[in-house]
Amino acid sequence: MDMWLIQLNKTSQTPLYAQLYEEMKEAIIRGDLLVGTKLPSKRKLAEFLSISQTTIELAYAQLVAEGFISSVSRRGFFVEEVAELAYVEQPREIADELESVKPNYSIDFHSGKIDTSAFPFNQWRKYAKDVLDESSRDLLLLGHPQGDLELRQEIASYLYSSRGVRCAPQQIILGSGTEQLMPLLIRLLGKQSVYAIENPGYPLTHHIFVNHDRSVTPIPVDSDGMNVNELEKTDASVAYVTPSHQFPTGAILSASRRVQLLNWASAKEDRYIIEDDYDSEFRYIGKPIPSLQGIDQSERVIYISTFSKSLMPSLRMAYLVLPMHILQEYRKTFPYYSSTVPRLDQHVLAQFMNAGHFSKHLNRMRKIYRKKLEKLTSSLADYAPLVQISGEQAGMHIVLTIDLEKTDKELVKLALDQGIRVYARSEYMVTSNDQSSKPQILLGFGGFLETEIEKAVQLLMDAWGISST
Amino acid sequence: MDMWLIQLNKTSQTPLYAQLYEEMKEAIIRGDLLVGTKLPSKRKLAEFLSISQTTIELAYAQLVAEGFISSVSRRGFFVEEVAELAYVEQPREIADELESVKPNYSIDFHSGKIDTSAFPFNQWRKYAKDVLDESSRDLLLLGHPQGDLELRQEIASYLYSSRGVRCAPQQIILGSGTEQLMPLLIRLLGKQSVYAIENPGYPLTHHIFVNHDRSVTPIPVDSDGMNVNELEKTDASVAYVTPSHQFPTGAILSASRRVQLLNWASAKEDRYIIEDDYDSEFRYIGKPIPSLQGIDQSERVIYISTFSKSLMPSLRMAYLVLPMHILQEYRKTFPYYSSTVPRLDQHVLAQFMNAGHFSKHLNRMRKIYRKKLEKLTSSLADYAPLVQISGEQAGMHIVLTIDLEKTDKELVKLALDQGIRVYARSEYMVTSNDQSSKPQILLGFGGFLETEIEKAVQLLMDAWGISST
DNA sequence: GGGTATTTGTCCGTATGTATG
DNA sequence: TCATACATACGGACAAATACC
Repeated sequence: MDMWLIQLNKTSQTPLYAQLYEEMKEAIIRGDLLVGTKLPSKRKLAEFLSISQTTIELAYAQLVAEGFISSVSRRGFFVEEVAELAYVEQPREIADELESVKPNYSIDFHSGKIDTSAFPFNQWRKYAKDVLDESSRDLLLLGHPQGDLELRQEIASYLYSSRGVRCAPQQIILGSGTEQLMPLLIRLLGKQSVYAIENPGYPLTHHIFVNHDRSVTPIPVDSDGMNVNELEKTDASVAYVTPSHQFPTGAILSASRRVQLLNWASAKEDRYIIEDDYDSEFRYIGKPIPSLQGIDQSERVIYISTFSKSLMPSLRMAYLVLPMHILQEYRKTFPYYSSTVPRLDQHVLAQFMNAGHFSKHLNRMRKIYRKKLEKLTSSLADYAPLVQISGEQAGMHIVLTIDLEKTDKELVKLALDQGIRVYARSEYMVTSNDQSSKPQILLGFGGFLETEIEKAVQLLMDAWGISST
Repeated sequence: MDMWLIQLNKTSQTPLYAQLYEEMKEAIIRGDLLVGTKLPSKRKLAEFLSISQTTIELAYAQLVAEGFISSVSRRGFFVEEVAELAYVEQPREIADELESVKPNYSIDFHSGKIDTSAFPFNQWRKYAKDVLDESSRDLLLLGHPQGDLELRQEIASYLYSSRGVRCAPQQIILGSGTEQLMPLLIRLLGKQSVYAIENPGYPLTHHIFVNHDRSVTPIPVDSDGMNVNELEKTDASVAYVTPSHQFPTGAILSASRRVQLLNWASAKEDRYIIEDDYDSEFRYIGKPIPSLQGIDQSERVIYISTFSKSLMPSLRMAYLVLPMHILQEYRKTFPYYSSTVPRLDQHVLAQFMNAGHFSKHLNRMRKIYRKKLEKLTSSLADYAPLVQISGEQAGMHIVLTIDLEKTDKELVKLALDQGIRVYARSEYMVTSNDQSSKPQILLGFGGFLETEIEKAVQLLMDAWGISST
């Protein structure tokens, strides 16, 4: 037991569990704790250190989340193999050509990665078990085609208080991801619609428009978001925008642009705005900006969002909020449709939200991501003014503008040669000619541990030959 | 805590706390904030709105003074009952028109109803809990875009042994229902494809073709299934068929027709067959007929099926089996797509199948449905020869041919007057002129208890004025 | 059921701008 | 011009209550 002698400072600023976590992590990395070693039980260690079990639990949970130890149900906690900066890759299938492609990088700045370590798995499990235990066999049958009312009510209430979206539960249509909902919307808006999309923009939605044989008009994006003046020059009837954190530039649609855009929409009968609020949950500085839907008076904004970033991507839940007149059209157009979301999952989420865990989780995650963001920006600050940061107000990625005589694709290549995957702004351009004079690179930070960020930035700058100032 | 999106104007004349106070008062009066709702804590709101706690304090104090909210020490602020009735605008939860429609019948012969009483809920629960307990956080992230390999392997193995479908797990694409998969397939097959559909046929798929602006050619159906001679006369390139139990006639595609259909498909490069095996699991008499996919040599059959009938409709799981060359096309066409089925559910089903519960359940259900079917046919036998039965070899509905001088729609009406919902064959016709000389009625039996069937048949015959012989 | 970390309302010290005399 | 009072806004200390398993 003597090897578990860990010095804790009860008067220190840093919480006890954090001290404990740091100590154990160091011990594992140093090699003092060998792979496979069983850690002392929560009760034993708590008694030994004269602290609470909960504190140990917190420390262990953090270690589990970061892969240093693993938990075996009803047996104990065991030390795992660790290699610094080694990212946990999902176990891939062998036979499948799709997955046999092994990435030739060990550090990935992809913007879609999220942090699952703090997901309240236990709570989720609890509600999942409750639903399974208490639910009747009626839940096996089909529910409401737009999703069960219980969940739609929770979403409506959340949207109002958190995003300023004003809607009745009846206006919400639940679906299994943007991939499933956007096609419905596209069919609803008719084949004559011409879609204005942000350039650069989100490739998945662009792909969906094109794949549905719809006309697409790219509109340039600047630091205030989509250039509405340019939009007004086109014959587009539907504008697809990401106002709260434009993808990929990170721009936030300015107040005047918002008004201008809404005016554009209400000027003609068949004009609509699709507001994709994909990562609006995470805004770090400044006043919250309400959704377009909330300030729209003319019922022209169709709101779409998802739980992929805020809860988990694998849950496959997203939703549309339709204006009333479009809702009626929807019901006429898709009379045979059933909801594509499993009802058991709907009920788990509804209960989870009802108990307030969703808001809590968002608050927790906002803090975590803010810390990561701060780490990232402070790490990058050493390399100014060659490297400038933008798009850091919200979301889970930032944009670097790099003052080098290289294209962004060349920079991606240079990084990749050192095993670092970053993403070029030009990859998201619809038209090939990118006006931006300086190369821009996207850095997603959601998937990193806070402790890994500084090192990763260093390696990236080394790869580009930029030294700190 | 929820985030309360309130627009504050820092440059305005009116003080911040007054703006805040007004906003919240309005929200309470409108009913946006329900009685008992907990307001965000001062710190949270202050942080979120980037203003001081004191400002919030002032606003809250004002609201407390005027009775809109109450303060509970160290717990929070809560919305109070607003007494003034004059404020009440409109009830927020207007009864949903879709949900408020109450059926004006007490007996329903709908063919989509299934028997949930024998569903092995306990087993399912067990595996669901196991997955929740044992699964790692990796399950929160996206899995394979076609569905996790584990489940696709189980499906492939089931399809081979029970349906004669030959496929590798790689060829399977998991989706959340036919509604989600068919559109993918339609887009994959291109806009120039002309779809031959059964007439009468399944309205949902027909609807999906039309909704995607695809050309549709109805092909008549007789007691041997789709008339392939008629198909050959058309310029259709894709034939959508339900060979194992044609919907709605219940016909089983004959052996010679199967060969003829496969020959039709292989005669030209761009021809395909979509085999919808929606209720193939339940076949009651005669040898099981293998799927078209299994006897196809030229890779022209696209197989689609679902777990809606065999497990539960609310699970939302269906799958496509693509020929290899189409699979490659699929991966090229939809490079950005993710699976729309929640991974936790995928793993539950995979374990459920792996342990053999799925086959067991099918065997059990087959027995149960067979008994119901026997009860139904024996009850109806008393009314022969006025009432003839067909389509009773498989599936969960039969077809009655009634020797009365009435249309089937008139018969539906007569039944409805007595509180019995039955379905007319003509409702499923694509073209309005129904050739069938005698009226035909569909009777689904899945949703009935065995004991209820005789009485229901009696009531139905009474409604039609048919007496037993 | 216990006990610790965290959240929460309450209270207080302070700073700034404005109006008043 | 200066002193005083008030309104508004910011930040922190404290102790009670809650969340968490």
